[in-house]
Amino acid sequence: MSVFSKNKEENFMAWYLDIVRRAQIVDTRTEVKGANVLMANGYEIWDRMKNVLDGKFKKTGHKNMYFPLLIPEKFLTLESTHFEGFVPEVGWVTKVGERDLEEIYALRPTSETIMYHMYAQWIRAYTDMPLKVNQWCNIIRIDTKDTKPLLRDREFQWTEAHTCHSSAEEAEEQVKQSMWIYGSFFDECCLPYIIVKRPKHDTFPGALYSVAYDCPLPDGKSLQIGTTHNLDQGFSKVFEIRFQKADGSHDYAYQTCYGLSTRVIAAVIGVHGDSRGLIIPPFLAPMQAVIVPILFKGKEEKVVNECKEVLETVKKAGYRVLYDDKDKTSGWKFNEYELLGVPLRIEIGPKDVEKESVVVVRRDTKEKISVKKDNINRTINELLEKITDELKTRAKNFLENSITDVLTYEELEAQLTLEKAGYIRTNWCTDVSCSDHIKEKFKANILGTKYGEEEKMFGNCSICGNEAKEVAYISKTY
RNA sequence: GGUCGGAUGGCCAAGCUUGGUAAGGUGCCAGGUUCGGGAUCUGGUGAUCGCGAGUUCAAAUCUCGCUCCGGCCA
Repeated sequence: MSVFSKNKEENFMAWYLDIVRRAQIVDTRTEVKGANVLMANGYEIWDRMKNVLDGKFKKTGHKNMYFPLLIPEKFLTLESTHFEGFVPEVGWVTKVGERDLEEIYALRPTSETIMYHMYAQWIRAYTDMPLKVNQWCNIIRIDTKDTKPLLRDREFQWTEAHTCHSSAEEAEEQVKQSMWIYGSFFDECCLPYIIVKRPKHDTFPGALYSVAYDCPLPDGKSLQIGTTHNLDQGFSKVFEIRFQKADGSHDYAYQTCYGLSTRVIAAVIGVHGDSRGLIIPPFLAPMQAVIVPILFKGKEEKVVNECKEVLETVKKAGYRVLYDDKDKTSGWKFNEYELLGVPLRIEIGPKDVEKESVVVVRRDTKEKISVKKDNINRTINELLEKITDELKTRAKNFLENSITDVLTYEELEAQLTLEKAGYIRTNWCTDVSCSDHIKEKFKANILGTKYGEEEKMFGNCSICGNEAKEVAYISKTY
């Protein structure tokens, strides 16, 4: 039975909004639209994501820094494409107390401008590079009225890395390294995703090209969970990040940047959760196991002692485990911890005490197994790994099933008018008018072409019928 | 951004048409009987009815302004 008023398959968004609230991931009652509280259950997931990513950043030579939230207007306007791209959603500080400011400040929508202004002062020669800086911070983008917790917020937490290199080749290599960092991270989060190069009209404002990580959600729409941009020299020329080469000549830095946000939490929730609540990959889970005592009159003491003993054993092995001795019925606790997505539940009742065993229940499959007390840690280890593996397999299958090849316009139309369209793989002439057409008619976007692998075309452009130039992916998006 | 709607204990809400100081459910607290899939009984706690002004003997209720939120559309 579902604990939610709406089921995930029928009404994904209603289910999602219900689950983030009830599992205490986000509280939206701040009276500021799109600016919510990331509660402990959500923040602990984000913390673990940060730890994993930070490890990868350090391993690949990134340094963490922090740049200001307030950005002078003149920096933001320097790169005109960039500015035009962001201006509709930038919040401004125009007043201090009762006094109007002569130079107003932007609340950072992203940090390129403030960071590159500093880079220009730090970089003098090719020996100052590569410069790889990562920043953990919040950003503010007051765009749509149609906000959704974690999926589309006006303020959110993210990581943005910004690098400078002395050659275009090295910048290109950095793009690939960022893809390894993010890709391996998404793999660990058990997320399905495709990496695509965005079409020209959907490139990050000011960039040479953009690569995005797109994750399918169960309602047939796509969620962008990260991006990498090759900025080439677009920014370095206007911010004058100029350096001297070994041969004495001068050039402007070749730059890249990449970012991802708390949206990844939404992806994990959306992809893996079910009608009973969250399913969180074990390495991300705030609690990996919960011990629930099954108490019967007259036999309480034995059971409680056994629970405490098991708690110590499991704790010593380094697992994040909770013993819930609250005065609630066992059934209540089963439901509660399934809602919270705790990967394993350990039930201990009088029968188990007698047999010197415990019952372990998997959150993802509900499978119950009885194991000897002495084997508890080995079993936990095995099950957590198994859950992770199976979530990965599930994600992989989900991605494969989400992609439909389409040859003709009729097929395209049929697929896009389905309730859950998923990803459409088809041939495209690369003309913007075709992109505009499907946007207008079906509210779908051309996501781009698969990055790093040239896919063989299998027909003409499915939209206009002219000769195709590439194989593109199309989907409805968040 | 456009448009329509809404705001009443932590949450869900009745009451508003026809003005008289706020029902019920859930949660929370205490105690009892319970506990292998959201148990149950009893008692209790908790609301300046979004904010401000006006009309009135009297405003959750009528009038005006503001703020915030939500649905749909862009």
